[in-house]
Amino acid sequence: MSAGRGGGVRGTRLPRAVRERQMMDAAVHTFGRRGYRVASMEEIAGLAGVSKPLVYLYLNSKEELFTACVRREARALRASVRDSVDPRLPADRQLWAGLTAFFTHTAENPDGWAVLHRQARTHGEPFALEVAAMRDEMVARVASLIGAAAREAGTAGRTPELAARDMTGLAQALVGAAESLAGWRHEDGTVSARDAAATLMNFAWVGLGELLRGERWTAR
Amino acid sequence: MSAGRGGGVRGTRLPRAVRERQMMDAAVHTFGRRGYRVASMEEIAGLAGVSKPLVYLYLNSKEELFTACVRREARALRASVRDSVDPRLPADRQLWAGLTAFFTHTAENPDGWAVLHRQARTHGEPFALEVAAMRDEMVARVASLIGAAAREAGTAGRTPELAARDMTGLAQALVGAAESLAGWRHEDGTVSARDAAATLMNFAWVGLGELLRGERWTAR
Amino acid sequence: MSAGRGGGVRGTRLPRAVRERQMMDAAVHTFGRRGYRVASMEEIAGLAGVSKPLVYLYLNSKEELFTACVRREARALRASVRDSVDPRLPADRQLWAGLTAFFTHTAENPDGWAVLHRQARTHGEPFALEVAAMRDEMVARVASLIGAAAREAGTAGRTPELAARDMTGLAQALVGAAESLAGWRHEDGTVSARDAAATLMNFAWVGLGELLRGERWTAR
Amino acid sequence: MSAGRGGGVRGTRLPRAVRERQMMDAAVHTFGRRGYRVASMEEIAGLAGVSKPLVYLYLNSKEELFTACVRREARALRASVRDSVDPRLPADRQLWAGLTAFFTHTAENPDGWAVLHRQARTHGEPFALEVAAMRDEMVARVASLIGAAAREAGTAGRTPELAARDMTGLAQALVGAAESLAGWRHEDGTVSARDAAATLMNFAWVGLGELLRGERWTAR
DNA sequence: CATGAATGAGCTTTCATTCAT
DNA sequence: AATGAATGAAAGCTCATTCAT
Repeated sequence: MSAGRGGGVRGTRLPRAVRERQMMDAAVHTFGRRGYRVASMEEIAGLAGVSKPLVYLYLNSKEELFTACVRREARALRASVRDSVDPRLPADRQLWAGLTAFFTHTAENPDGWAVLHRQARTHGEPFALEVAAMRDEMVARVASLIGAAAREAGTAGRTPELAARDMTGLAQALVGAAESLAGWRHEDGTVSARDAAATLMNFAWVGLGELLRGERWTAR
Repeated sequence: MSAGRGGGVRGTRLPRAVRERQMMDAAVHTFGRRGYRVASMEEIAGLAGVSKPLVYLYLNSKEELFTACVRREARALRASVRDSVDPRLPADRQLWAGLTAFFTHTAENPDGWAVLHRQARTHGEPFALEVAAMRDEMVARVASLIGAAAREAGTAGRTPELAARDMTGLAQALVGAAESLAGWRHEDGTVSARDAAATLMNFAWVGLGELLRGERWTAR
Repeated sequence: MSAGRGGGVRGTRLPRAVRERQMMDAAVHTFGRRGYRVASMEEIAGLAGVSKPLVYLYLNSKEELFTACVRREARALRASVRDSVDPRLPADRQLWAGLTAFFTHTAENPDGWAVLHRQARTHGEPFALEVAAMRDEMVARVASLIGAAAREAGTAGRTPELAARDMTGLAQALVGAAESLAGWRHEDGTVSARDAAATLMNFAWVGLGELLRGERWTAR
Repeated sequence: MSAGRGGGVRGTRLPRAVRERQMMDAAVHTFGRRGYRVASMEEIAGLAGVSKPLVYLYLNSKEELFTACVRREARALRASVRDSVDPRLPADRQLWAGLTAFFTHTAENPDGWAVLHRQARTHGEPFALEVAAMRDEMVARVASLIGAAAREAGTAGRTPELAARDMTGLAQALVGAAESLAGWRHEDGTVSARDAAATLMNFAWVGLGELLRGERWTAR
């Protein structure tokens, strides 16, 4: 009943790590498109090319499987962004690099992004907390970039201070704007990651008021 | 060969319009907190103080009930924002008014906002389209405010023009930022609607760069 | 809220007998086409132009309503057949007249015939018995016609006797043949009541005639 | 957040083919006695000694289960009749054999016969068509036997011809008579299959014989 | 390593029936 | 004479989960 050729055929014996990856891929795909509740273990197992009990053997339960998906995708997104940012650059350059990486990664992993941004946040505490932590970390990172920019500008003493809370608010706004643009890109399809990042840098860094006066943010 | 017994005691025999409102309120509450799939009709009926069949009699099906919730909440949010904006004011003042109304309304109707922002967008085409239409309308409105601001600034000839697509991108960013701040307010609890609107006006209108130089957006 | 013109308008007050007739008509129509279980009281009440409670007030329950339908239609069919038969005629002429009336009546009252022949017999004892009684009566009537024919033929002594059971069997066959032809007519649509009756008389009576003369079919 | 517990005790872990048969048997029994709408999947599952979900796993839905029953019973009845008939025999002997087989089979499979004759025809298009096809086939077969008998009798030229429609009408009558006698046997209980077949052959064939010789019944 | 067989629990939906007016 | 308001009960179907092999 088993096939002699190996490779994707149902019943073929594969090392656990490989199987687990197949399952997670299938799960991210299915959860991302259908949603946590609508996706069934049957569907996921089928897409992974294994039987349901094997999924349970390796991943224990639907809840744990989904958690594993969320963690994996969160880790991957964080890594993409972190690896793209050189902390020795000025703050605005760091932000530019991070945003570009964010838009690139979400476009290349739409299902993973859907799991994080849409599904995990919608389906109750256990998952929402996981993803909230990641988002808070990003917000904090952006807030600290804003703080760094303030120091770079050397305006600390002369200008009304930006309280920590203000910076968090600004960072929240910036992250939300990025999420929104990621969705827009997804629908539109013709906007490159750099376009999106540029739009956001102009918006955030220069401000609409300046923009209208002809001011532009540039990478140099 | 006989069937249902019928005719219990629970109901206080109210006119249909009243009952329907109670049901919709219960549904928005439940859908907003538990999610479309997890919420059960039984739960909703119980919260509304009626039996399940009455919910079906008046609202037909879970899907229709949810659609009705989405429509009602979308209409309410739109009305709040629209009514707060005086179209004779300058663009930035209009935006300020709209944002304040948005933050106020979402804070006062957290369940309705959850239905629109989280649940409806997550649970498939029929609902997502409904809410996407409302959001697109808001984005278009913001984009046209940006266009109006450009004309007000009288910079049309001298400065690089903002293409329609650019304006849409900026508007998408601004709307996403607002959504994000609404969520932040919700968690934080100590940020007033005016604080949030001010943060966003500064962020968007003045730009981080200017902000750091001490520039501020003010209502005058 | 009530209309001033009377006649079919919901809410109009009509004498009980009239209302009851409307309800029965609607019920026969609905039961005949949709079946006892599928037909809902709501549907019947709607078709009759009244509210559900009124149906209950007059006819008590679905079961009683259906029983009333069965009785009414059985009575009508019996009456049609009985009234067409002149007991002073010879047996074959009586049968001919009865069959013609049967085919005419069932074609003119397809819903009633469906209630009797299809629905009542299919949906459990209480109704099936009712209709079985009517059918048995018809079978008995046909059997007695066969007996009469035997006496008319004056063959009682000379030929192998037709036992009562044989006559019942023959009558059962004849009645079944008539039911089958009624259905065939209904589908075909181009066969007149007289055609059907003639087909059956040829089939049955020519055969019976020989039978009565002592003819028998044998396996050799 | 966890759901079903699963994995009970009832099942004796049988191969699918066996279980499927048990379910079909239970379904035919239940549908035949209680009717399509009244029979519940729970009842059928219980009678088959399994849980409801297993019935759905194997047979998909109530409708498909019923269709499968109708098909199986139709196939079985057709096979019984077909296998009993030797096409090299004269027409009357073929009819005799077929009728005997029909009466035997329906008596041995009363539930299957009820499903075909009573339930399937009563419960809407999808099923009625299935069974109508089988019945039409039987009618056509009988009609062609009548045609063969006419040729055997060599009366083609001398006597008024029997048009195709006439033969269909006669076949309809004969099949209806057989159905009726099958029901009669079922109630009476003391009539053997051969008795019933003999009654019908006498009734039909002696009549047909005369018919083929040019005899006709007339209203005068 | 991997699967076929099996089920408890729960959900949406429908319907006959009744009460208060 | 007639109806709007309301519900208990049950049915079809799905799903996460487990046991035996």
